[in-house]
Amino acid sequence: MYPSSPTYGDDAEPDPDPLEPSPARSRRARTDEVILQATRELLAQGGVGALTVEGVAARAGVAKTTIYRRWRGREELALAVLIDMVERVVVAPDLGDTRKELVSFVDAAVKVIGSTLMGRVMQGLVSELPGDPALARAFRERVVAKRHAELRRLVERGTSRGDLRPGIDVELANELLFGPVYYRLLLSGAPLDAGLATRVVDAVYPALATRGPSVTAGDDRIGRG
Amino acid sequence: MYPSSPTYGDDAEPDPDPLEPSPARSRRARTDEVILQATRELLAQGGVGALTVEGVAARAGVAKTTIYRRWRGREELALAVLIDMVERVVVAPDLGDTRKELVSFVDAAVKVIGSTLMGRVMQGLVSELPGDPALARAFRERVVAKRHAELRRLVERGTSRGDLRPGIDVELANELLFGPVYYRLLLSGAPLDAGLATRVVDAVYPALATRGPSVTAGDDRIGRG
DNA sequence: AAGAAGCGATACGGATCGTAGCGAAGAGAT
DNA sequence: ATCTCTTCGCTACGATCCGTATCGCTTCTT
Repeated sequence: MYPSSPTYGDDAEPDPDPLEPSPARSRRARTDEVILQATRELLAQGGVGALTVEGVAARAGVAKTTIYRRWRGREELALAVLIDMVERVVVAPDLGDTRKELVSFVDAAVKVIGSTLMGRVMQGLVSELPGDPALARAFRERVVAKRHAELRRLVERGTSRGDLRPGIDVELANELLFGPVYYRLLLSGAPLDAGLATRVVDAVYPALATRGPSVTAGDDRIGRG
Repeated sequence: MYPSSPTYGDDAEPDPDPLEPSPARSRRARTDEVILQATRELLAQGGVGALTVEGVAARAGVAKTTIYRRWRGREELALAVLIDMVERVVVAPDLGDTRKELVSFVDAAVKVIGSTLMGRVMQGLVSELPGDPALARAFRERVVAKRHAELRRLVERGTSRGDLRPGIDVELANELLFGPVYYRLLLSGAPLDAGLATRVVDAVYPALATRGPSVTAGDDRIGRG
């Protein structure tokens, strides 16, 4: 249902060494990986809602206490998987053209959110944030802020190119670009289809760009077809 | 923490008749209200996460079974409160100016989401949607679609005024306008401050409007200050 | 007054939670 | 090979909440 994607490994160990018997990866690191893998599998089946510490323990062949020695509960466990995924996501490459970079950036997010565990896990964690400040802090610093920082780099590149006007509020730009994506994921349930990124960027770009023909004269507005 | 707002009543019975002894409101309707009121109070304290059917029953002075005879669980109970709030929200009035209407429309949402139970309840329900199709359907038809329909009216008004170009994709416009708001509520945790609506509308408006001076020549772009 | 509907109370079995205590097994050092 | 420290498995709890079944009383309706 959530097929593994090229951007990160959903299966066993993506490291180059397939099975270095024992001492290379310490004992602790090995059980870590077994637990996280079981967590991924259960998350793929039923999302965060169906995730239980006892279920993970059973699936991983591990004692429940072993899990509680590492994480505070199922939310942190899911977050650990999410962070692991986020850190494997590739950065936005320099394409020479700022608009193309923006589309590519948003589109990558649309794809990863709509077709991997990431979307499902985020969906399941959102409700836990207000009641768990530590979880919320970790989630925001290690997941949300990641994309924000990446966008900042992209914007600075576009500004130095002369494509984007200086002094852009990156936070607002981030919300404008990704708000619609998460709106679909979390609220409306509308499909995260292929054209979404282009349409969002087309709509927002005039507010970011220095004035130019592609903005004021073009037809990149919100319409059908 | 979540003060009652003018747009809907957080307290007992907002109906004109304060206390018509018994037969006016049927027995069933009365216990309904007692339960919903207890639900509101508990939601205000700890959100959906801290809401339990047993807690509501105790607070309402009602048997647990009585609640299960009406709703399927705590999620539906919270949704009932949410729907009740949504239906009391006033519609977007005709202000003569489309941009002003948009700002007013988004700003009303920002206020209600940031300072009433509505935001907190939505935050708590989001994670339950993927695992409960019936709940998701009700949530989308009776909460999400509500704003969408209202925006449609607003857009049609603006189009017939000549402010907005014809053929606007209302769904995308809705996502562009409210995506950033929910992004703050659900993900980033950034404050839902007063200027947000204006800045979002200013950024998106060029994509909606017929070409004109306020779009191509103005300074309504994304910047600081 | 009589039937119907609504409600309270109690009692369950079940799933998870999160913690405690103890003994066994792995891993590195001498 | 033995010793020592870390890590882990196992079992056993008390606790909360779930959702359901049953039964008898109270309140409406006619």
